[in-house]
Amino acid sequence: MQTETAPPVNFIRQIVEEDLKSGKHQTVVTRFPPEPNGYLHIGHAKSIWLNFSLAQAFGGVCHLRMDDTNPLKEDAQYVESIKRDVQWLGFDWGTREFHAADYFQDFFDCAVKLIKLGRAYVCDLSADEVREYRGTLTEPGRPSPWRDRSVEENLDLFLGMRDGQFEDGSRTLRAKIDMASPNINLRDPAIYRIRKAHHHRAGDAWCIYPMYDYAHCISDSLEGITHSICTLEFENHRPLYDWFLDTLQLPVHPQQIEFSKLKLQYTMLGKRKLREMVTSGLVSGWDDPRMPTIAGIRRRGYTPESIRDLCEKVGVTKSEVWTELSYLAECLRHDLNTKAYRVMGVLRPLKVVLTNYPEGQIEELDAAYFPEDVGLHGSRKVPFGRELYIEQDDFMEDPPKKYFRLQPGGEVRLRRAYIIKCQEVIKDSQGRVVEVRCSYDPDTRSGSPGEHRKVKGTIHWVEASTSVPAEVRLFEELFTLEQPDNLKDGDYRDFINPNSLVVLPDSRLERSLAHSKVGERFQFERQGYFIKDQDSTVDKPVFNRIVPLKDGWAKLLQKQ
RNA sequence: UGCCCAGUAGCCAAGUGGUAAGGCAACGGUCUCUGAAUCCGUCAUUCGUAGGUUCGAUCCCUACCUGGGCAGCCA
Repeated sequence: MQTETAPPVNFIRQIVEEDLKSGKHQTVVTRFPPEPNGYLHIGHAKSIWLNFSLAQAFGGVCHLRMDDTNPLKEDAQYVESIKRDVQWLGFDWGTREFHAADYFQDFFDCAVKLIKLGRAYVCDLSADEVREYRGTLTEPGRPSPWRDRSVEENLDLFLGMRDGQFEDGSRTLRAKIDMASPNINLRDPAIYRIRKAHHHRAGDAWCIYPMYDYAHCISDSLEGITHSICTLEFENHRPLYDWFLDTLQLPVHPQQIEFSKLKLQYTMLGKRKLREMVTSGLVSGWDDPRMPTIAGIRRRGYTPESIRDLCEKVGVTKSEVWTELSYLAECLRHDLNTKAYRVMGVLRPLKVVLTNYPEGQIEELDAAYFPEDVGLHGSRKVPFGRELYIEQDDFMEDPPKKYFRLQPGGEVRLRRAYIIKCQEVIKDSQGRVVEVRCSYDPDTRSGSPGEHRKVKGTIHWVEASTSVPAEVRLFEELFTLEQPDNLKDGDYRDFINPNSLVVLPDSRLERSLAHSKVGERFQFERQGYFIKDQDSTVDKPVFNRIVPLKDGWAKLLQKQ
């Protein structure tokens, strides 16, 4: 059992703590600001977790803000999926749902102020020309020929931009900062562009739209954000963030803090590629259980608790790191161990006939849903009879050393039932084992006085006639590349794991699973954790493997 | 090549001037009617490298190396 421990320290938490202690802030207000232009993935989950749990930890609040300042890329359909995903992760923004689009008038007013201050100007350069004037990483930029227009002219032109007098791309409003700055973000960045486009929220009210750097800091300020947490790639934007707020002299000046995003080995998180994988049919959709999207991992059966646990365990730093998948798997098993009913399911069935068991007889055996150490109770009856299925892997005609499952002449315990002994092996014309004939020892039934007779191995099974035919889907990582996002040259499609999806169409599950519900999670004993998938029908349930159990035998084999 | 950031074990990660927490993985053992879980143990003479400051440096300074970010009218 794990005891509650104090939340781990991290540098952001320390900053917040100090700000509270010093009186800089009385409370904490954070925000999660997704752009509604796609589906959230596990990388976003860390940001969600960080912002919400940080606020929570100090009795503050976290806003959900749609960062929707680009009408060309965003769509209302994503707003709903984002909200659903955040909720699923277990976080609640209450009434604090905001949209940058609702601040368009504020952004505009601030821009006018900037112009009046002489800190912004309308520039007539084309996009290509702006690029030329900007200079390079090593050479300073040159001032735009329009940089020194009068305040009056700028105001007039900017109003003209707003009123739709100019074509898309013909002019921009730019901040007047420093064309020679070694930080390219400060070389008179554009703050407004002309886009005669319909906005999913603001409709056709505007034909000029603000840029991220400009809109984001003002949004934060308007909402009274105390700590504006973002990922590392915005580090070079922080001077700009501060410049806008300082220059505009806004009363609230949040502190931008950057952290490194969550990256998992063998997992692709690039938005463009994820979209490509969906549209090209490489995966079945945004919610394909192999996808790292929140929708995908939800369908895969991952629990929100385990995702939060992972975020907490890997911590918050500025070092760019690739987390091993085993870490995630461990979080999953740790969570599921205390939640999932233990049941029996045979993935790859092999028929077993008990030659000395009465034909037509079915016994109902008691089967607890949890092992003792989990501390949870409840049980069901499992039918036992003359014909059973066991796992193909649990029988070997010519086993290696230390194999203690079923083998010719050998004994094994059927979990929660009897000890059986293999008497005969039946093969087809190709020499494959198709049936095993065994005798059972009637004195050894679990729960009876004879249960204490020991044999080396215990295997799982289902009774043939009452078992439920099912499809089971096994998943592995989608890519064979440890860092698929880092692929420099070459096509990521060349590194698809051929075993990322294995469908087992003829699995057999114990009777009790016939009445399970979509979304219910179970441990199929000795195999792993599974969730009932939405593709299930009345006749044929479909189960997704969430994560396998650790396999000490496989490890042993590897060493040999 | 300019600026910014990071570099503590196989993977994460604390420590930030007084002599290297913790987790994952691995390994050994315990237990077991799940080869799971549990439980117990082992696992950095050393913190990217080289200098310097100091009685003392993972921590401060300098240089270098490695990795990442930045030249959208994307976010």
